[in-house]
Amino acid sequence: MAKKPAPAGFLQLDNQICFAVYSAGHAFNRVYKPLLEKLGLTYPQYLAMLVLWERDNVPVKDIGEKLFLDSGTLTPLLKRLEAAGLVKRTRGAEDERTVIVALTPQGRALRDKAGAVPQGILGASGCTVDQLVAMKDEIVALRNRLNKALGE
Amino acid sequence: MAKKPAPAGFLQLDNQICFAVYSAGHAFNRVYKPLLEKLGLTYPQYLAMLVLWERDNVPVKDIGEKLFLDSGTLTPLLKRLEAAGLVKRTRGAEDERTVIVALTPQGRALRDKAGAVPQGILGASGCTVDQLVAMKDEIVALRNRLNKALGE
DNA sequence: TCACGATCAGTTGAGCACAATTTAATCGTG
DNA sequence: CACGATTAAATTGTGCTCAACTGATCGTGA
Repeated sequence: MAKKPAPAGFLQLDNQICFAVYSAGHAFNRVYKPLLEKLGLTYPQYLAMLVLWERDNVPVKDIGEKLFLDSGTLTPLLKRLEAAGLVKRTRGAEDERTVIVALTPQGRALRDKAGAVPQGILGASGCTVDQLVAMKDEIVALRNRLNKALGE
Repeated sequence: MAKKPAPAGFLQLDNQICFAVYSAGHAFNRVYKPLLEKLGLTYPQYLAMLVLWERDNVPVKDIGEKLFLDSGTLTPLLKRLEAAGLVKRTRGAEDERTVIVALTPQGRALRDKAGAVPQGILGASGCTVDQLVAMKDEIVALRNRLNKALGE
């Protein structure tokens, strides 16, 4: 009604895209949980494994950049993966500040069992692959703009 | 190439809508943080306040249903809001199993200061309101399908 | 009536997330 | 070459999230 949009509506929960994203993230997590339990992984651990399945022998920092997580989150997470026998962490030879994360044979083998996971998610989403790809691209673009705004 | 889509591509991080949602949620959180610090709230606390600003004197269970959170998350969160003087928690009179959460005058007053928050998010998103509304509706629909799949 | 199952909040334990700080190694500039 | 700045990881503290469980209360049917 007024020239400037009334802030009242903006404060309504159901109008907020942030809450939509927040609650969708939790919903994904809950759908993933039973699928990942078969692999003995949590969702963030699964993400770290995805990074390693794409490229092995990665410094912690690179994993953090891919996943937007810092060492405070990754160090204990990777120690748990190491305790589970899926990865090995060793100091970098040429730069001893870094820690290189490498898959063990068991870690590499887990990839086969993980193949069924995305299929299960696809089914639960009730979407076609094309719809999901389109949404994903939009959300990634939004995320990148948010992260860019943070750096300014 | 094959008839059925190869699972290899599905296991790539950048192809996963779940990771897009997950990382966008973190990006939102990081954008919110400096805005909410002025109110002395975390993002989940802000969500609880949004619920209460819409309807006061709500049982914990109703807040949980709105936010998709359980008592294990809400009980300590609401205790912190109570310690901050923003809400009061009292056992329900007619049903003593419930705990009714009510705003204090300070909690009600905080709503005015919160008016600036959504504007800040809108700016950081780099989107028009219409674009955000469209995305929000899509994400909510996806979330609801995921939650429905969980209940089956 | 009262016994039993359902419901609501709270508690505990494990794991994730980030801010702030620490430690160690490396880099860059004088 | 030395020394301050930077970088990588780890650590600590606070808070969120869920699963599993507890305890109290409620409602209903035998």
